[in-house]
Amino acid sequence: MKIEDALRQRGGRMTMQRRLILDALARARHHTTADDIQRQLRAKGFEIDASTIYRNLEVLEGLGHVTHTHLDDRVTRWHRADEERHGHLVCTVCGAETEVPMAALRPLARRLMERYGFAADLAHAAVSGICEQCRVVQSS
Amino acid sequence: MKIEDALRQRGGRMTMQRRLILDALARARHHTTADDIQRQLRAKGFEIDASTIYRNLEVLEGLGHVTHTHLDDRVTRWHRADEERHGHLVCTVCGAETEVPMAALRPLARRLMERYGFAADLAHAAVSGICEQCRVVQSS
DNA sequence: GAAGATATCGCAACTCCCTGCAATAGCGCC
DNA sequence: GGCGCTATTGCAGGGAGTTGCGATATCTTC
Ligand SMILES: [Mn+2]
Ligand SMILES: [Mn+2]
Ligand SMILES: [Zn+2]
Ligand SMILES: [Zn+2]
Repeated sequence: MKIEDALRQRGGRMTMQRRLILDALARARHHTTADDIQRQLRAKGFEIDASTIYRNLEVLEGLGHVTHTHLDDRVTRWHRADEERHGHLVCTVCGAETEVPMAALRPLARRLMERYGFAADLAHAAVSGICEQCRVVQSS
Repeated sequence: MKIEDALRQRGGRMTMQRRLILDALARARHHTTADDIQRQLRAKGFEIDASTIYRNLEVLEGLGHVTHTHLDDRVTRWHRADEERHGHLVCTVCGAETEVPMAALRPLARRLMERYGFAADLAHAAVSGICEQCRVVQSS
């Protein structure tokens, strides 16, 4: 078990809660939430405190096992790090979500590095805006 | 009064709370928060409910008088719309905030329009990443 | 296998923001 | 200037996420 070793090397411990959360992540859908995980575990008969879930997601993120994204102003979405990283476009009118390959965002990242020495993570927050359909409706 | 007219034309009303919030926004610093506004008004002897502040900021945003931005995962920041719109780079290590002109972000917006028909608002969420200093420290 | 050190847990309390609802106060009209 | 319609307010309650603290479980060491 790779993660278990990484944990212990940093003085961490493998608890039952941690193992359960890792299991849940393994089975979870693409963009999962802390609440999803808690409900999935509750359905299997395990009651894990919400703060434990949040704290563990943070630890797992530190270990590079998961990442998080903000698609809207509300809930945080979590992904396993082994999934392909990608950006998101979210329409503020209809809520439609489009995934975009990092390649489409790379030129901006490069520019920000050149101009500001800033290593941008353009997948962390979705790009908000208005999708094609909604724009057509508005202008008609 | 421009805003007052815009309000009433849409069937809105100019309440004391609304006027106080507009005053507070006029005096507020560059990136203000709902809590800033509430405290500023409290200091002048007016107690306005938080929900009233949030609801009014939303209305004023609908009228195009203010916009909001997310610099970190916590508090929402509000700007008067008459200020020049700009993007933000926020370092996830040290928290440093850098403003960037929209011109630097425009090429990506153009690309997203061409490829996805998506009218991106690249000022809505800050671009998170790691600033030059922090990157140097990490790699040393 | 037990003992000690401490990472982690559950709980309670807190922050920011949103929403439903009954009471209130602006506004348009006469 | 008064009346009625209804937009807006304050309040209470809720959802997501964070934090401090005392109790517990895991890991290390013997
Ligand atoms: Mn927003
Ligand atoms: Mn985040
Ligand atoms: Zn849309
Ligand atoms: Zn930094």
